Amino acid sequence: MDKEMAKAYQPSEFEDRIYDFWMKGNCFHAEADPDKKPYTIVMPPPNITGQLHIGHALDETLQDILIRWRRMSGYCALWVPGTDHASIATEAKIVEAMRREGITKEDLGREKFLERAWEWKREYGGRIIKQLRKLGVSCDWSRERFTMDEGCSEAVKEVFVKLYKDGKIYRGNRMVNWCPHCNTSISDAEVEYEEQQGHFWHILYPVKETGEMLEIATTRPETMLGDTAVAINKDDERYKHLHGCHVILPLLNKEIPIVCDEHADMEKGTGVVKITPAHDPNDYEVGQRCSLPIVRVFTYDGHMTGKADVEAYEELVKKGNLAENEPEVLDCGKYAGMTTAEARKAIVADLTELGLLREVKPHTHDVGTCYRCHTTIEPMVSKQWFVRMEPLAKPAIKAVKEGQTKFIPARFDKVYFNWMENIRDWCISRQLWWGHRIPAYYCDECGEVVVAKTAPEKCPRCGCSHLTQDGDTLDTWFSSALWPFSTLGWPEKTEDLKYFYPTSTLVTGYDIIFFWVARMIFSALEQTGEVPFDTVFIHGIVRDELGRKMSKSLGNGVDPLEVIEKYGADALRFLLVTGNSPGNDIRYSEKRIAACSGFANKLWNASRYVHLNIDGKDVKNEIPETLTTEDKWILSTFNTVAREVGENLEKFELGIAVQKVYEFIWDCYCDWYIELVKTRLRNEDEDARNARQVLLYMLDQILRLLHPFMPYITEEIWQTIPHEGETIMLADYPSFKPELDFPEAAQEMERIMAAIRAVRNRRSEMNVPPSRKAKIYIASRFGDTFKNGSAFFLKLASASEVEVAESFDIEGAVTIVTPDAKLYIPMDELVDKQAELKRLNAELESLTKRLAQSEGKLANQGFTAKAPAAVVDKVRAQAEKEREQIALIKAAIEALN
RNA sequence: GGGAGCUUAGCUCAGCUGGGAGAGCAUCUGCCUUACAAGCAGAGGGUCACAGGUUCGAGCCCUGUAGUUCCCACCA
Repeated sequence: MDKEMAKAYQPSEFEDRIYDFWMKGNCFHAEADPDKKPYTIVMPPPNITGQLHIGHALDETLQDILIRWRRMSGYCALWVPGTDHASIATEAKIVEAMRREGITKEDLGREKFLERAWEWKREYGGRIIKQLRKLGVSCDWSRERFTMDEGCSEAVKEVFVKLYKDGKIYRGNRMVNWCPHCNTSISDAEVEYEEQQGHFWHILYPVKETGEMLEIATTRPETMLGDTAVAINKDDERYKHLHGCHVILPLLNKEIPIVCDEHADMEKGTGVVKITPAHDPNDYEVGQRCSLPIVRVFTYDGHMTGKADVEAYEELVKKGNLAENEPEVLDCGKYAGMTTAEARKAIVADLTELGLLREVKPHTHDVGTCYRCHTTIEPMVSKQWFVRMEPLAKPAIKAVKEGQTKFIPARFDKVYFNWMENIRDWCISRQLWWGHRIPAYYCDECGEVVVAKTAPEKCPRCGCSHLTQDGDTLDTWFSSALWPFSTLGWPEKTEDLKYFYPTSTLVTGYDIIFFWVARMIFSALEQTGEVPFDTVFIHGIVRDELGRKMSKSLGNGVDPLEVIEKYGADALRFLLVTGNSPGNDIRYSEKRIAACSGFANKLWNASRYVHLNIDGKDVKNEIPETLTTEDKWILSTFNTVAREVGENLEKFELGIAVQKVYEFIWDCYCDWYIELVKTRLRNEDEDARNARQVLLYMLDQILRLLHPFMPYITEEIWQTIPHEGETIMLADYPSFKPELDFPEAAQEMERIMAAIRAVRNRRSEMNVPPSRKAKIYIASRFGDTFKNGSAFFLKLASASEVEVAESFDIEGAVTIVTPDAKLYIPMDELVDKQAELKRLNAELESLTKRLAQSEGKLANQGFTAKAPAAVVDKVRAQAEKEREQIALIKAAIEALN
């Protein structure tokens, strides 16, 4: 044989070697092949900042199983890998590293900063890729992409310019989520809400016209400096007399109007709301409706505005560069320069002193935080670029409604629809340097805006040559949204694009449906006119042993690399698919991974046993012409399993598929078939040769069936047995073969197996050790079956001798009744007559109960008339068997009496 | 305030279109049977959360209740 197998299963001994072997053989590479059907997956690109975590392991494992299965099933299977530049995360990492050196971004300047970032990317960007390989992923590394590589950048520019020309991208002052820590705007999807303990401050605003005090509740008193109105509901009887009146804003002594707006809810609080259009999304809307001025009182880095900010604003006014909705800026005077938190304290103290703070109540509420740094988000009016979502969302909703893209499990389409149907314009500009720079250029002279893929030489309006590119970059997800087609060459009409696109399956977690899946769908429809993939296969997250989310702060994360080191990648992969169904979370546990590795060990040892029997014997890996009952049984059973596994994989039921493979290998092949043929294998005759061939052939088939799930061990073993082809990963995947379907033989074998189990069961109950052999008499109408199978009773049922006949008249024996036979074991000294009677009566009782059930069904006209014929027949046969068994047991009881 | 999931053996979970409840781990019993003691052969253990309904038949479908987890939502 090719190689010796080591004595024990040691995955670390061969996993890396096998991966190298595949890489050298170029086994992962896919080229468009017109003779095959394409099957394409694009890998969700991990962040270059990332370290491999268990979530990646799950995601990649599922993809690899699908890809390997399709590849073996004759598809041209392409899996495109790559990484994401992750603008905020990466920039934050680099800034942090610089901080430790005492440098800021500004010290370095944009160009130098980007040099540093690329250097960082070169150094660390490949780390996650190396880690991915440990899992055995079979992606086409020759096509590895990066969201900021040339092609992707080209696609980004192309899309931006197109959308802009179509009016689907615009720039303007809008309310955005501002992270004062990251110093950038973020999109709605990037805001995470966290429950926080806060307060309601009830503040009194004096009414100018009447002198009365209006009580107003707020959770953010520091915003009051930016109030430009207070709102009441026009139907509120309490305040009808105040329509058209004003309040004097405390601390600033500024007169602001009382306006009527539906936002003021009569049922809530006092029914009066302060309006801060610059710093609250609702108030911004009110401000728009009531044409209120927008007054900004926070700086973009989380402080109160002061003189300098006002001057900057006045500069804009002087230049005439005021855009629509440009907020005014207030000099906050004594509060200027304070952080917002300091300002809150100071303002509350001042209000208290003035007697204008009526009361303070504790209040818990959800506060928006930045998904990266969890800093509280400040809503701010700011000039940003936006994607107009309405025209993009509509076709994206329609496509999924029509089933052009399906979610697995289907319930996730509700999540998708809910988001898409309520979507607001997408803020895509980020005040960051690491990322795709926005391809917009502004004329320094006349302010003209030019959006183009390359920098214009001169201003198309005034002809001057002083143009400056927009300093902002795009949301990372803008480029990832194009991933399924940008990686295949788009906007070029490449052969790859034609052949592999639209892709087949997208595998991802439910946590990024909004961030990524939805955006890929509308981007693809808009840019390519097609959905990007036909199925979205959603999985859950991996939790710890106690069901908690794995997190750095809890320190409960499981490092997949450590698991691989200890148990092997195959065991980890196996754990991640076993006992799991689509869309559900998985719990990691040490015990479970040990069980998975135990399975690998079992297979390893079974293979060693096969070697023991074939090595040096020139055994062919093919099915012999003459087959025994047990050969036919194992072949036929495998045939059925192969068909079912294929069906399950087709339906993305990976957990069910792997369960069936496991059961077949362990229970059918190892525990039964190998044991059944052991006796034959001792010989050197024709029959023994045949057994060896089936043993080998089945091992080959088992390895193939298991390969997508456990690629390393299957390849390692496969290489040691006679085989055709270079690698198992390119061998044919087992499927149903009509010529290997032997239902009768399989049934015969099942009869024998049932009888053997029954004997073992009885002996075990009676505590008879296997070493103590005894003669077995078998009475059955399937006499031939049992005669042929009598050797199995010698080997597996501790029989010293087997006699088969239609019936026996034996006294004082242990009696065993199975659906197809009555067995006697004369072990006089062991037979406790009373115990035996007790057992038989118990059995009789349970059988009688079952028979009553069966007969009840058959007596029910509704059942016989309405149930499918096959079901009725089955019950009828059951009843028949039960009657037979009852008769046999009754006879046995009689014999004992 | 909406929406979704979950509730099945002591534990962790499967259970595909309705047709006699399963696995792994744990527990107990017996085995060193020449591939594997990381094993083999057996056993015990379940009112499928609860209450109704549809059906000849419900763990599975419908309605409601309870507990639990998650997602979405601008509520001062």
